[in-house]
Amino acid sequence: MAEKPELRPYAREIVAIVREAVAEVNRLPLDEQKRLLREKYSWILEKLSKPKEQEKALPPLPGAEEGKVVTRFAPNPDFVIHLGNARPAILSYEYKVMYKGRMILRFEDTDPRTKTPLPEAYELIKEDLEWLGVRWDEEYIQSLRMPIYYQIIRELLEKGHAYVDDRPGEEFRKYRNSGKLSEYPPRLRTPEENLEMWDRMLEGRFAEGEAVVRIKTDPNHPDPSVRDWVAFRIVDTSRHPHPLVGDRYIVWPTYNFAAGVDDWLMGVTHILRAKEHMQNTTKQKYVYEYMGWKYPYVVHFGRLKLEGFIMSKSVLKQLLDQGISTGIDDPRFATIAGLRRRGITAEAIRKLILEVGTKYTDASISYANLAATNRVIVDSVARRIMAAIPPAPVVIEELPWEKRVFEIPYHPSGELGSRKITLEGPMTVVYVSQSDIKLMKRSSVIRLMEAFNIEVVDAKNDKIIARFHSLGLEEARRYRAPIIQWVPADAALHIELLVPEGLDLIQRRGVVEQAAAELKQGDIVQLVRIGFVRVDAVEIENGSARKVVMIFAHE
RNA sequence: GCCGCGGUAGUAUAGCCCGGCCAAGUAUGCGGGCCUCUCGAGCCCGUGACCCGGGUUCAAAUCCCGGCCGCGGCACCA
Repeated sequence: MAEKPELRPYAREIVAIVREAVAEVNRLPLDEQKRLLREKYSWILEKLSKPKEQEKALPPLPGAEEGKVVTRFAPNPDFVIHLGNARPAILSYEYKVMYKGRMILRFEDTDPRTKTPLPEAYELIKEDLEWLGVRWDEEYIQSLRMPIYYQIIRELLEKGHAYVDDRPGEEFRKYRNSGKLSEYPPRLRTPEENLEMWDRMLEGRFAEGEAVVRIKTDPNHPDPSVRDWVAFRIVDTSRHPHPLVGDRYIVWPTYNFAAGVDDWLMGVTHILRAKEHMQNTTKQKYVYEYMGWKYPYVVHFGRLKLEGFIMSKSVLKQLLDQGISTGIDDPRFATIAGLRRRGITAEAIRKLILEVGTKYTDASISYANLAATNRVIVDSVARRIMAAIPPAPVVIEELPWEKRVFEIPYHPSGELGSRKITLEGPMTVVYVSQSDIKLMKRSSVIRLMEAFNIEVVDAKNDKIIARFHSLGLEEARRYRAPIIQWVPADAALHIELLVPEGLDLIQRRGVVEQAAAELKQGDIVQLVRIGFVRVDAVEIENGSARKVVMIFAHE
């Protein structure tokens, strides 16, 4: 009916007919229905059976034209970026690619006092972005653009759209909240007076807190915070030096001013940002109006929360300062560096961000969800390695060989090569997981994965005694033998597995097969029957590996 | 409190603008089966949602009103 509006007047009659038809069809037996469908309307079946897979695509950007889209990611370099920041970063990048446009990276470091930039954060953020696969075309740092902001505000002061306010904040608020803002004395100053005061601000005649520059807005705007908002304030940089420009400037633009001005000057067409910036759009639009600029399209989205993780920068900093964490890349953190360190891939993060998209409501993702996405990516490329954590020795007797070499593939697909494990006879010792001991007590026959079957002889004491049973997998199946991973005792490496759990970092010790010595930091492997882990460090002693430190990612 | 914005399965998301192809799709989770020398992966089957109440309409997840719940903002932070 959407397609044939001319039928609408007959809707009532048609509905009656349709009801009757449906009832009639429903009275037929299911088989009869199917038969009729096949005979007369096979095209419907075809349509139904067609697989409808479609790559999850981002919704189109309003007003976007190919080749003309400019997005930006504008982090504050007071800390590294976390999963929440990855959202605007990745979306800005994806849209830039989608529309073959440009992306700008802009460091917003205009508050040396309360959000003092971290000197190393500029580089660390770029490294994180690069790791995420985000590529930008231009790069700016706001603290290096101060003359530009000064120039624009001068113009606004000249035109009477801004004024210097040298009164205490309480007094301003008194006027603002009583609906008398239009009578606020500083607001009534002439442009000449304002320019003179502005120069005095620049000269350092006002101390911190003694003067600000306000943008004139609707003095009775329903949102009080919008009314004559602050564009510049004074920061005593002799006490709070800026890591990049030291004490060169004492008059600093606020976020709303600097970001608003830059978006225009840099040609940004589309701003993708979280909803806490909603009111900022309203504020910034005044500057745009006064300057005759066109405000970019804005897409606001909700917060992205990773359940069980701390996303707040200030809390993360606190944990860092208290020495509770191991660094900015602590695997318990949802910082990009932290997620990377515990074995989450950039591809998984990207997929997650695209899945969440640009929806306005908050999204709360569980780690299980992120892990599931990661698992699929990592599964086909992660080597399988055996470890016993914590280890329990098993003595195996009656081995029918003096020496036997087992070649074990690194991946069930056989595509990741293999390693060799040598076992001597007639007696040897292997480590198995302590948790598998109870398995051995229950089942008489056990298969050592990819090797041979053993039969438990004595399991009364801590030390399990077993003997060779058979070689083939078929026998193992016949005896319904559990298949477990194992590590030869004479070629075992120490392993320390760090398992992040909430705010705890649980340390588990065990042994891992010799093959782990060849791993490099950053490798993601699967410890068989334990889960996917990332190699954090391979500790070398006298030229050979002694211990491997791994961080648990997920099952 | 005041401004603004939202509510689709356990979670996330599609559909909402432009009412009917929606007895609501997809992913993940969960349950079951197959396969596999891992408790992983893969394949198959199943499970499960339109916040509530009114209204408009032949027809409402979609439009309107009210309620409830949630979120954001209310800085000389970004």
